[in-house]
Amino acid sequence: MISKACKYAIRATIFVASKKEEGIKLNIKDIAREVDAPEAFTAKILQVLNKTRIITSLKGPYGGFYIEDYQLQQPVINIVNALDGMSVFQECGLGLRQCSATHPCPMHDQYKIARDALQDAFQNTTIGQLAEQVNEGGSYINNLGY
Amino acid sequence: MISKACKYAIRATIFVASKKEEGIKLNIKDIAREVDAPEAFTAKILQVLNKTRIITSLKGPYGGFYIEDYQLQQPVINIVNALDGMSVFQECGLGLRQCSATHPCPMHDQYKIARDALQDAFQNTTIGQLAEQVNEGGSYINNLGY
DNA sequence: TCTATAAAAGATAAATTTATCTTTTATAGA
DNA sequence: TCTATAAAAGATAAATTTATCTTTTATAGA
Repeated sequence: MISKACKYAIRATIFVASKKEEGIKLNIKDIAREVDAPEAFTAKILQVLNKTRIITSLKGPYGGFYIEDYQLQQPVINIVNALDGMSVFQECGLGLRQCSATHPCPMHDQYKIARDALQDAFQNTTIGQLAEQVNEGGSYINNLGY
Repeated sequence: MISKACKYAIRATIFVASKKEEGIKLNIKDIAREVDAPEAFTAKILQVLNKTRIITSLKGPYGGFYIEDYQLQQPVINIVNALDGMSVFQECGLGLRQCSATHPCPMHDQYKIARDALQDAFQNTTIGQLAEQVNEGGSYINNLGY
């Protein structure tokens, strides 16, 4: 569906976003621990997230990762795009290079419904909304404490 | 979404099914060529499809792959299950090991809609229906001829 | 300016998936 | 029974994704 790296990325972004009100910057170690992801791999992913302006980073002492107001408004699909690209939302369900309404694979119509639903899910949800979910409680970004 | 192997598997199965009326057995080479998949890899996949009773094979001269009547009635999800397992239809969108309505990730509800739509697509379509699509024309299982 | 700190960048390594090649087994027909 | 044919099984290899480790760069505060 989407890569493991991308899932880590979404969880990390939600965590950073959920701490916005506290006005602090978060470091790699704390983010990796919270979202239950390998630290060095998380570092690589955070690099991408910063480069694509999903979140913002600052080097040096008192540095770390944080999220800005305009970034909270971004749809989650921007994270998917940054890590995996948009191909999941466009690819043929049977792997054909050419597959469209006019030259369809035999599953085209059925598959398109699911693929579009997936795109809608990521397109119509913002990072801020997910952070809010977490802050309101009852929704989680890890399995620690199970 | 689903693995490359699984997509090859679905295409191969549809091809074998679409030739049922001709009453012939198809060999690996012909199947691989038709669905535009690597031959040796296709052989491995066909092995799995035979072992899981998606299609049937016979060794030796005049041998090859064919599909039986009851196999045409199987939903496409059986192929997905044989190659990838059912986890795509159950996994959390953010990769949490524990994620359910009672302990949800923040995207749970939105993601579940898409995941269920995907499952429905594969569950409610039979191999026979797809073969019919191809035989009626206007729907394809390769990109040859583009 | 110097020091400490934290991310960025770069080089590898491990794991998984995709792909290939060789040997063995089953079977039809001569 | 022997031969030819086609899939099954098994051993590797290549490619991709996931993961780790080391070195470099940026920056705040002393």
